[in-house]
Amino acid sequence: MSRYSAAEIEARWQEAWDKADVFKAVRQEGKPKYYVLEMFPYPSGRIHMGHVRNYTMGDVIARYKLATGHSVLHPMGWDAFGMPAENAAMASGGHPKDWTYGNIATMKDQMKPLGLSIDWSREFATCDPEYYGQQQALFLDFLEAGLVYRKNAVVNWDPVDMTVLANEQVIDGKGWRSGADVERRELTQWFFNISSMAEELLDAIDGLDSWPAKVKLMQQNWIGKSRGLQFAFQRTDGGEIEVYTTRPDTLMGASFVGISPDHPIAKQLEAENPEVADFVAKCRRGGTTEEALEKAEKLGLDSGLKVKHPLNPDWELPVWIANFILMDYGTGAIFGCPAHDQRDLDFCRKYDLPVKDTFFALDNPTPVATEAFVPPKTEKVKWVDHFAGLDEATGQEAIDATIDFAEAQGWGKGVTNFRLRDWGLSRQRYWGCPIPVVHCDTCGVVPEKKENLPVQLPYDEGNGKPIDFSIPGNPLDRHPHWRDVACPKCGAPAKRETDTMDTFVDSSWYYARFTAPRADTPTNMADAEYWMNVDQYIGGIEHAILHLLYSRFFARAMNVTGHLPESAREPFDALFTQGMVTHAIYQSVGDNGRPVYHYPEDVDLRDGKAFLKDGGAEVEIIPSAKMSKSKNNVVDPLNIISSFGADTARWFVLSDSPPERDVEWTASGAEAASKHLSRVWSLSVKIAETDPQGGGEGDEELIRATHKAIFDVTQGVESFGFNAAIAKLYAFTNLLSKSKAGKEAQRFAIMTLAQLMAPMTPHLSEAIWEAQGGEGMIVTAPWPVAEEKYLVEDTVTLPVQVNGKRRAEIQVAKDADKAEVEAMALEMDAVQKALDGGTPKKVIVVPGRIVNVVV
RNA sequence: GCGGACAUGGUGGAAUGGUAGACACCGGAGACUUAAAAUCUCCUGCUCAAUCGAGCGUGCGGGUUCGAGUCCCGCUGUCCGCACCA
Repeated sequence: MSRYSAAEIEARWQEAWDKADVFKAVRQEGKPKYYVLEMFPYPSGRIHMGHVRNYTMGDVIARYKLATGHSVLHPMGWDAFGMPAENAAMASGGHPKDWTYGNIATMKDQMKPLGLSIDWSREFATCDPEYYGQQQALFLDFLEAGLVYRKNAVVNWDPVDMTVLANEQVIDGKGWRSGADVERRELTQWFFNISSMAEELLDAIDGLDSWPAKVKLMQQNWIGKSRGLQFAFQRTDGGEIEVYTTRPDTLMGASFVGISPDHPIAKQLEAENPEVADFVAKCRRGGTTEEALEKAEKLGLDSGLKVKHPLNPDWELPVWIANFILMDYGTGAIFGCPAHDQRDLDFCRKYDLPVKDTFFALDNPTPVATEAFVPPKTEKVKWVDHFAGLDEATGQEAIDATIDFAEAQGWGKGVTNFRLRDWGLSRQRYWGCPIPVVHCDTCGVVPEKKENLPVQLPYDEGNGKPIDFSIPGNPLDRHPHWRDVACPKCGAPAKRETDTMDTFVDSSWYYARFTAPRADTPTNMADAEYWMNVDQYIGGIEHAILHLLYSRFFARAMNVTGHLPESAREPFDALFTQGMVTHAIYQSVGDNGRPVYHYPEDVDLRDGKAFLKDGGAEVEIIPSAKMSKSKNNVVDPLNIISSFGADTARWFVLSDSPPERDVEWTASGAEAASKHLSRVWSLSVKIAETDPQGGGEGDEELIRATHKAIFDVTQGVESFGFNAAIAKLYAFTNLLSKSKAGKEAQRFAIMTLAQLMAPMTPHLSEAIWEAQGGEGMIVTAPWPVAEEKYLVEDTVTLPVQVNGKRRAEIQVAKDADKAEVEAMALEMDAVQKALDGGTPKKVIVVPGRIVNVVV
């Protein structure tokens, strides 16, 4: 074969790998293991370029680790429960189960041609009863261990469809189907007690050395540990209101006490007072997201209640009900200090409440007007008549002093609080893992017996009657008989729980299940001991908080309940977050003034402009937009693979952009990748045909360059610098193609090149390896090692700067001493010219780096 | 609104505080060809000089340093997350 044919090569080597079963993960005691995992996909029906990029990155690591002598686990599965399946059933009939398994089959067929080094024997979907049955077993163990409990929580309620809505189904405060104003409503729901582990989850972040700093910071902020003061305001009508504040030092600036509309006192007033009832109802309009609550107009109502200031019983403060106070955080009640909190200030200005400064900047005693004075807690400020006797002190010092003061006087205590809330897992939906409990009139909430697991989802309504998914609400709830069971405890007729679990539960332990995917318990200890932890986890930055935090919680909970070893409490040793694949949008304006989006294949590109193939009208190019079906800018990986091959697609998604950043898909970029691979193949053919007798020149230089390439590419792969590694491979290929070295050196170079490219372009590399007479398959060949003696250079080129501006360069021996280098630098004509008669004040010589002459 | 990140030629991007623009795309010139495609060679930050060279230049404004794309402070813009999307 003289011309590069991706189709031929790729089919052939995929078959060879399958036959040799090279990607099967096998426990080999004594051999180092490596577990590489990419976040498993949701089976939407088609793979997209983002998947290709994600899995290719993982594949590079997996193949590299295989070549460096590891026993590698690289599995794949499907995050298969979730709303899209039910939405599809609503929109076009059919069953979520059929839709999901159909999509899985399609997507697997689409993934196979990529030639990923996956152990497919471990594949599972979270909607397999074998998987979710084990998840139910975990739930029961968590329940026994006190890690799951029930309490009330608010949900988005669509009053027209009479159904619970997900946040994404609430658009501008209205239900997506009905268009009705959404209300917040309370339901009794199941919760994981993640907050009981808040402290440990926070502390352990410090040990995550190979996680991105930004992710660690985001998790720290999310958990949100704070120390503040908790104390009670005495009500003038008797009773008290417990508040929590992180700024007790500003107590002298308090101008009101605020309570959440969901606070017990507000609820009591709501029952007694129609005005309060109206107001609270108004507050409950809109969605439940923090964003919606924060962005909503700040509303308040004077409850008519008064409280006494703890430091001065004659000083009375009004109690307001305010929509921006969250019942979930602290005690659901605060005191407002408008001078040092912008939200409180806006609120006080709106409702004409007093504003009192408690401290000023040291050099600026201007009273607060429209902007609250909120300096960092580490900045020293001047206090106005501070009760704890402070004059000049930082905010932090004042907070600590205030807590000590309150504790000494006995009216308040220092309290550590977390922003992290418990994880509500109940979902009023069909397509999820059933919660394995039974509600019995006499026994209450009773766990299902383990031998009765899995509690399976009913496929139809019995008697062949299909479930009607076009009706809003939970089909399990209205199923004619699925919920009717005997109480596992007393045997009396009882009702099954009809809520299913949040799909985050499914993805919180799949990494552990992959270590023993067919075990008849959630995990197998020996397998978990060997394969855990995940050495390298790869996925999108959008999972920085929820999925990763939930997984960290689950690993701990699984350890507590005996399903994972102590060493796996922190399940992901290293994390890498990759960017998205983007593509230009081609947009024009339609007759109705709305934008019209054109498919890339309907557009001709000329001179940086885009024209419609049909009619030739120019359309606007919007660069680098996230690929999205509705914008018609999705590039189908299958088209790329069928026209260029998998190796080209893999090579392209890794080149150009750093992996953590977005990559722009361009047709010309894909073509360039394809051309390069052809070039490498032709080069191999040329070298194979070279006469071994004919001598060459520059053998030494080529061998040096080869070792340098080994060094650079190895470093690139190890540090996730795939784009940099590929740039080095381009440079090395260019050098090799111009080399006049003898056959032996050239053969060494091309075989090494094939090995270095093998993690990215495994099929092409195998073909070259074979054509050059390599032993066995490249996939199992040991990774090349750069020899130190070829890496050191004898002389180096140093730039010479004068006052930080480059004026000349000098060639010096690698180990030349500083005085020598300094003298050489000063002798340079260009340096003398730049000095312009001035005398050097100082000469800085950084060995091997730079010379800087300061005048 | 809150939390986190990012910003470098026409484009994607490279650069342990040490020669900014590696590598690639686009574009230009040439070779090969009857011709085109493919392939190969060379040029390609901007401005002036039009060769030598000089000046400017990493979103904007300050600062630290012998030296800043890189570190610090303040802005602007874009992206991600905000607990029931996965």
